[in-house]
Amino acid sequence: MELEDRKKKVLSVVVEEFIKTGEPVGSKAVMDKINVSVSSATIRNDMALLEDMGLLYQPHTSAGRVPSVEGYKLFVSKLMKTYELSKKEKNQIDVLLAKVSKTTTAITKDTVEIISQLTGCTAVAVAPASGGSLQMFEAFVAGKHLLAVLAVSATGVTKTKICVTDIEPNSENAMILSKILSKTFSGRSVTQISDELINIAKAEIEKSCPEFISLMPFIKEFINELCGYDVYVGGEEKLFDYPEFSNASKIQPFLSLLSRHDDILKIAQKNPSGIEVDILGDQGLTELKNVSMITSGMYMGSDNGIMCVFGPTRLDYAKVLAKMNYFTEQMSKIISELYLE
Amino acid sequence: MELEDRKKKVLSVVVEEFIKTGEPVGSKAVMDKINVSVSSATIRNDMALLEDMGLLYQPHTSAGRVPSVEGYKLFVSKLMKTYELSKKEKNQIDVLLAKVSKTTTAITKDTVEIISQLTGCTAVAVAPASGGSLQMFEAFVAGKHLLAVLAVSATGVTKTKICVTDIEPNSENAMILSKILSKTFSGRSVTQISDELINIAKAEIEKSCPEFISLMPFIKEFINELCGYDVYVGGEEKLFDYPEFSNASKIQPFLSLLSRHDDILKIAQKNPSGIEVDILGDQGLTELKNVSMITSGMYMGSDNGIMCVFGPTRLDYAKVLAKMNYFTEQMSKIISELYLE
DNA sequence: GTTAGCACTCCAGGTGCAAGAGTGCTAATA
DNA sequence: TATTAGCACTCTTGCACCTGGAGTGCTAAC
Repeated sequence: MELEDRKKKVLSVVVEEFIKTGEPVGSKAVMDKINVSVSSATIRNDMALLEDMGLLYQPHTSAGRVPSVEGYKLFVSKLMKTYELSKKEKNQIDVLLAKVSKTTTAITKDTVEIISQLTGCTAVAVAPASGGSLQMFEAFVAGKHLLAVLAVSATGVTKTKICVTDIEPNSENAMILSKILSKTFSGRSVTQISDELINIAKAEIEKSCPEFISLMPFIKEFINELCGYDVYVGGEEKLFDYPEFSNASKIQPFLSLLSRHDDILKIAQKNPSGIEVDILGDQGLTELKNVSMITSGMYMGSDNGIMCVFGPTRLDYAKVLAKMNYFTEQMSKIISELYLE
Repeated sequence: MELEDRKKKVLSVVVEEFIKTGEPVGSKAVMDKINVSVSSATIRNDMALLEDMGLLYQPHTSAGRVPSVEGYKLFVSKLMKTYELSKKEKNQIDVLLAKVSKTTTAITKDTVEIISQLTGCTAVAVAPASGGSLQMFEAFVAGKHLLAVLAVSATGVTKTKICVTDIEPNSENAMILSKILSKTFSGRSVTQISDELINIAKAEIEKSCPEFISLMPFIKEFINELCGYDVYVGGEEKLFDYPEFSNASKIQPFLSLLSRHDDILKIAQKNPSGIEVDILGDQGLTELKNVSMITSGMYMGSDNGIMCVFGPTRLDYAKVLAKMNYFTEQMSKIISELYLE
């Protein structure tokens, strides 16, 4: 019991020191930091045991210990003390929050920048393409053979799609189409949109402006896009600051992953709600080798968004968690006040 | 005369070889590649002279020669043979072009990705925020104290702004505002929008819906945004492939510059039309050390966009120029066909 | 169970050396 | 006069080797 306790402390010290320095931690260093008066030999015994348990490992025989992925996981889930943000830190976040633009698209863009700045990590936000209910549909002539379709959601997000067609649309039949789309979809939230509704719209088009029936694939795709998610990335270059990523070849796969939004979406959506830590280490995707991920749900209009940051496994989890927590809480408040219906 | 000619050839060979290999080029290598039968000693004499002229330099005493910035400039402007794209290469570009989305915003986004993929460089596109004339203005209630203003341009680009206001807007006065904005600005291209027009709108608002007069700053800002430029960046990670940037600390300033869109805008707009090569080397911004830039104007609706790529000074200029040229030509054709009025 | 002591291992950094690449210079040549 | 062959010289690169230091594991004693 007593022993168990000391071992936990040893593990904690190793993780904390390694997070700080990035260098393997030796038994003497642990002895200096730990608030139990034992000799370095005892610590060595403990560390050997922790290594047997798979929580630590040695990069080479005569080096100190480094936390393994399992070690980090145990530390984060059981041992870590929660970090309390200071007044100053909270204030810093508040100041940054005050500067955020008020359009939803811009909010998300600004938000990833801020989060990445705050945490020193690469940040990714996944936001529903249209927050809240759809407010307005419009179709208008955008060229000789082009018809533009436009939707605006309650949170002010606009989406446009240009449809290429053989016929030459004019403002009259464009208006008819606008009315059909508005009638069918306005006031609905994206979760309420079904194939059935799309078929109703199709029937209406067939009846009132059959010349546009060839546009159905575009319209379907457009509706799908409205129901989908947008991905925003910020602070791509942040991981450079960590020596473990100083080598360009080590960071390139990660950067290229960031540009593949489909894949990012899948990764972010694995833990859609609450705040959660994923220490990927050498598990999971090779692009995320030595990378940890912290995801946090965030209120964004009716549907929820996901905020997530990517940092090195050697991340100051407590601090980043505290900041993410405070930030997403405040942000959710701001958004809900803005879009209160 | 004869001599001059050979020296030019020597310089060309050094540049071409260095572009290929990235290693300093020795006199023997030049002798093998040059189609003049002289000994390596002669080449050495020539290279020493070219070094005196500041066109080449030696990284260290017993190394081959590397082109200087001046050397590159002379090569690109006078010596370089224009590269003719093969059928296959043209075909590759055509295939990629066929996949481009048709919304203007998406066109630009897709375009930077394609250009960066084609050239192996980081690509930046600067596009007018609203192509062609403004087609439609709408104001609608987006929250208790929020009014959203929306504009759509002839090329289908939509811009939204959310205005925060003390009063509670309702759909009636929103509609009045919509009408005023439409009446004043619709059908105009952004170049025709002046302070005078804005004042006309202001007077109308004062008359018909004075409760919105406090929104004038938002509206002004919105109009300014419509008249501005958007910046898109793609292939940020491409420069990693070049060993001269393999060190993370060398590439970080460049990556951080890429995220500062205001600065990028200024840099890209220096050569707004035609196609041009800028070899920056160690001149100019430190963020662009050892970077070359190729800019090319591109037709984008009524106003012109700028396409530009950033590569290492050691860039296959002829090939990249050829590809940029062909690409922007084809792209301009596509856009002008799409948005023919 | 804990500790002091010691032999052992491994890395990082420095030194010395040889091979190789490339140069500049000089003297001979066409 | 321009070109060339030849040679001494310089500098880098890679390799082997050594040394000091950090940190360990083990053993025997407390």
